[in-house]
Amino acid sequence: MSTTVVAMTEPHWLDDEEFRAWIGYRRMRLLLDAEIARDLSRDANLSMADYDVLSALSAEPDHRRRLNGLADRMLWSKSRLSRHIGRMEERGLVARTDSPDDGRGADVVLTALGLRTIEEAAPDHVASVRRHFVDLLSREELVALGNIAEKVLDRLPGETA
Amino acid sequence: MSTTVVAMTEPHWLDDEEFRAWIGYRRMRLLLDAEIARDLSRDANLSMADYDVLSALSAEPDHRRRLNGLADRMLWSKSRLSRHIGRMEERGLVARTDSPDDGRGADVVLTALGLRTIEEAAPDHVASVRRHFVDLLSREELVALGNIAEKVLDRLPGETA
DNA sequence: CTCATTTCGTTTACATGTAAACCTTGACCC
DNA sequence: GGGTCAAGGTTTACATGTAAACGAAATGAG
Repeated sequence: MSTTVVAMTEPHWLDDEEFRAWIGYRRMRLLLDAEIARDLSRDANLSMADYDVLSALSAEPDHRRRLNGLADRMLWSKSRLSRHIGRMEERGLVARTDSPDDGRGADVVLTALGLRTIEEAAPDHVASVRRHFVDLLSREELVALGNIAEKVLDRLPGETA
Repeated sequence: MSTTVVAMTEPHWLDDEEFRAWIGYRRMRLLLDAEIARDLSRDANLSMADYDVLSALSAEPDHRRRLNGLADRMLWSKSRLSRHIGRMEERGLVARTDSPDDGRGADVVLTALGLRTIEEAAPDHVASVRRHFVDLLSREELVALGNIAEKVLDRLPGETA
């Protein structure tokens, strides 16, 4: 049933369990995020990217951070962040302010609207993540997934390692 | 270490393990696919999407399928597939042919080049998946991940359920 | 048969991502 | 200080995704 419903078949030189894990991951990646994004868009009119930016900023001491630092933290390219911040700025969610010390760069700050937005969006979003993901898994599975991600990420560039 | 490097912080009303699993999944989604895509692009000059299309077609009886059926199988929108097939057609990887029975639609077929391409690309791609993913995990973890994906996907629309 | 409805696929308008080129500005060396 | 190089952001050109409107062909009711 699950290995035969093949969204992305490989001429597989992976055995059944390996194949099932990989395809499962790929389909989850395809559908789960889409579903949660749909909820977020409906409930708060935000994209996942918007949410991630607001969330990262709201976790900063003064709701403020250099573009560069933010990009590093989020593992986004400078370019992507710059463009995205531009769009969010137009919607009044964040603002750019000249950097205190370094004349080159600017800080991004959460606006009052941005703060309100993330605060209002968070409960629904967490509920959505629970509904489609967290609450479906056992404690052991949650731990296992955390470990899996850690192992995989430790080998990848862009990580602490 | 891993839960403090926060790419997408939630004001978390998820406990630590839940949060770790969710963020781990999100970061894996962000970085793992990028890495494998990079390999695929370097080795075979294909995007993941290209590979998935070629792979799905090569698994068909006559390397051929209606656009609609292919879109359903891959869980892609008609629009996305239509545009993507157009691009692949220009590169000579696939071809459109008028449908035998239904005057509206067309079949997509793998060309000789397309077939050769996927056959040559597959070994490297599988190796890449092994290197960055499969071979890093224990047998228990692979099984767990397969189960996790199955549980999550069973609740989602667009699935067999 | 003939019109209304569905289905199939494409197209249009637009949102978003990337890589690379591009200005500033800061840092460093002499 | 003045020249060279690195760093911070933005912009350009382009690849790709989506939703919604669209046109053509099939289907079904009368």
